[in-house]
Amino acid sequence: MARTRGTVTIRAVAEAAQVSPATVSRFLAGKTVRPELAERVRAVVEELGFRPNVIAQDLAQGRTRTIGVAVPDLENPYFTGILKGIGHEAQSAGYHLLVGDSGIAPELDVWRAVRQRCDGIIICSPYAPDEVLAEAVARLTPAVLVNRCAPAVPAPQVAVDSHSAMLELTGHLMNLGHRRLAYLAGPEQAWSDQERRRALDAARHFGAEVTVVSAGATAEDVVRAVDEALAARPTALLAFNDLVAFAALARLRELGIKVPEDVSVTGFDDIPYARLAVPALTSVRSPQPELGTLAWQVLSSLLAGETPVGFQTISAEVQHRETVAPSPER
Amino acid sequence: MARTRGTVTIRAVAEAAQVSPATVSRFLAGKTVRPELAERVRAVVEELGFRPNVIAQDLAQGRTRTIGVAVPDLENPYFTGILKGIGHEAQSAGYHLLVGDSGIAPELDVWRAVRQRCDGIIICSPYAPDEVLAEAVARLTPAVLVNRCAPAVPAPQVAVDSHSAMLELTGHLMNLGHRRLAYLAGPEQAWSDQERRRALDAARHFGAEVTVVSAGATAEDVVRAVDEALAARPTALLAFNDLVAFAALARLRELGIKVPEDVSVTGFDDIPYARLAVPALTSVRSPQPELGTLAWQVLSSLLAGETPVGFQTISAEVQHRETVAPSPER
DNA sequence: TTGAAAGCGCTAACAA
DNA sequence: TTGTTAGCGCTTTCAA
Repeated sequence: MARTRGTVTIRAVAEAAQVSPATVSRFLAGKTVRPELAERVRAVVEELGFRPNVIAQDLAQGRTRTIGVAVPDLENPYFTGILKGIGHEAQSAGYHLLVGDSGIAPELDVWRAVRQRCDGIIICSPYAPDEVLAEAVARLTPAVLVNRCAPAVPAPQVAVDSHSAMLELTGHLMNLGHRRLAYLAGPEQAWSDQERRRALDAARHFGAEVTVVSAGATAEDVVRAVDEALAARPTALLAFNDLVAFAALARLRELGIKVPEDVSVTGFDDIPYARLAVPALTSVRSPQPELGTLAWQVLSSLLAGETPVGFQTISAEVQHRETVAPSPER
Repeated sequence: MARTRGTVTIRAVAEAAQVSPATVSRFLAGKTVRPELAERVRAVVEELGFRPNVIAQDLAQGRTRTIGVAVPDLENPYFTGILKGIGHEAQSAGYHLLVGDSGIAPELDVWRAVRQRCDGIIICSPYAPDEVLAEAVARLTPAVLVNRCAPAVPAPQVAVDSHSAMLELTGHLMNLGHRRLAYLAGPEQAWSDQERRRALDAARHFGAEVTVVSAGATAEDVVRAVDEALAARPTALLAFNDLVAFAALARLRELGIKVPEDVSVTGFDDIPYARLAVPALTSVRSPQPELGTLAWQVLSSLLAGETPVGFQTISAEVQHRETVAPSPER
């Protein structure tokens, strides 16, 4: 059955040091071992270059010290920002990161596969319907959800408060005299999009006239969306995220519409290029690493057998830059 | 010893189906089992909701179906692009991705820790000295190196051919009449930077006057580097990568220097924003996902016991855009 | 403090 | 084709 010939096992160490495997195990675990024995073991471990087989440890201990993270797209800086935050915390705590890209295989399969090899999972799934999520998550515990708010799902959730940020953004625009706003919307299923819409609904109560246009997924979709939005003669364009905003800016330039003189534009997420662009894009800083950190903390407390708060948000800050100016109609 | 009470094991299934555990194992592995038994097992598996414990499988089979990837920074789109490529291939092949961010803990510790829990590792380490790498990698096999060319390191290596791309770029500039070039250099230890410098050396043979200035790591460093480079009155600025290029563009704008009329600028990597920027940045498409794919293929053949080619490159293409124009001195 | 022994849950050689 | 048996390499109870 020797699949791993030549491997130095704990038994080999025990024999060479003339102690029992249990003693070696204890020594390695930092438990009290008589100094002479400890020294013998230490010497043999070094001489033989022994490295414990962590898979065997995992099996024996019923835990893996690994946590899984499922993201929809590894190439999207938004999710890798979250990953960074999780990774930082997890690695400091001696945990490893098993990553699944659910853009590749069916989301549920990815979740299950990832979850099998770790102690808990953090799920970023902006689009899966609540019911699907609820049923899946039940078999995945301990699990933490990122950027969702679905009370029906039996798992703690952490999210960025995009609603407040959007309120602040629209409030600011209205103070600058903007009355006709157009929203280049993201995917309807996304909770984060719903939150932004809610904020726009609020703005309506304060006299804003809001046009909502779906921005779709591709640059061409955005072009179409911008053209459609312009029909309502808005003085400000609010984009679902920075990428949509940039595509919109490109279209406005083509049309000879000046930003911010003729129309103001805002993004969301504050990706790195936002402040490098010309004009620099007014956006909302969405602190992905902090979100990841929070997600880890919640999962961590779950692993410790505690019962963390069911839903937590972190706030996002508006970054005022050059694409917003007073309304030309003021 | 029951650390996992209530778990449905293969033995429980075997008893309920009145067969041996081996039969259940075979059934699950898709080996031939008499139809009646197979059906009984299938039914029980479903009824009990049995899920094999993959950790136990890993131990018994001496493999994990997981590969490790170590990157210097999970938030850097360059590396996550590679990660995407690896993840895509690996997941399709039924492998999982264990990710280590070596920016967090000592690089060697991260490598070791990651390698312990998987069948092989892909290492992205632009800065570690060859000797360090060589020694470390020896204990990490099977391992594959990304974007390095270090013949002394006992592991296959894959890289983007930035040398050829840089040759093409400088050749193009010279054809446009540029003679005084300035290179805003990246980290000297990085092989990719050395490759770019080699190309510039070649350009010298063809009559180029090349100033090399270290661009450092921060935006302020770049400002200083640009100012220093301008002292040589270059007509073209070649940046180590797009981020440096954007920072340089910002500085040139501040100084009232027009791009591309007064000076041409090029980037490297072709990050998404490069083509959205105004003016759109001439850059070099560095296909990270393809690089990741190649890295996986090499590791995969290593896992299969084959001996892959020691060093492979993929080519990068110059993307001609708006920041390059004929030299004003032509 | 130490060692013997019994697991952790699964796979695979072997014999039937 | 099937069951028996012996691992995979480590941890942990238990008794000494």
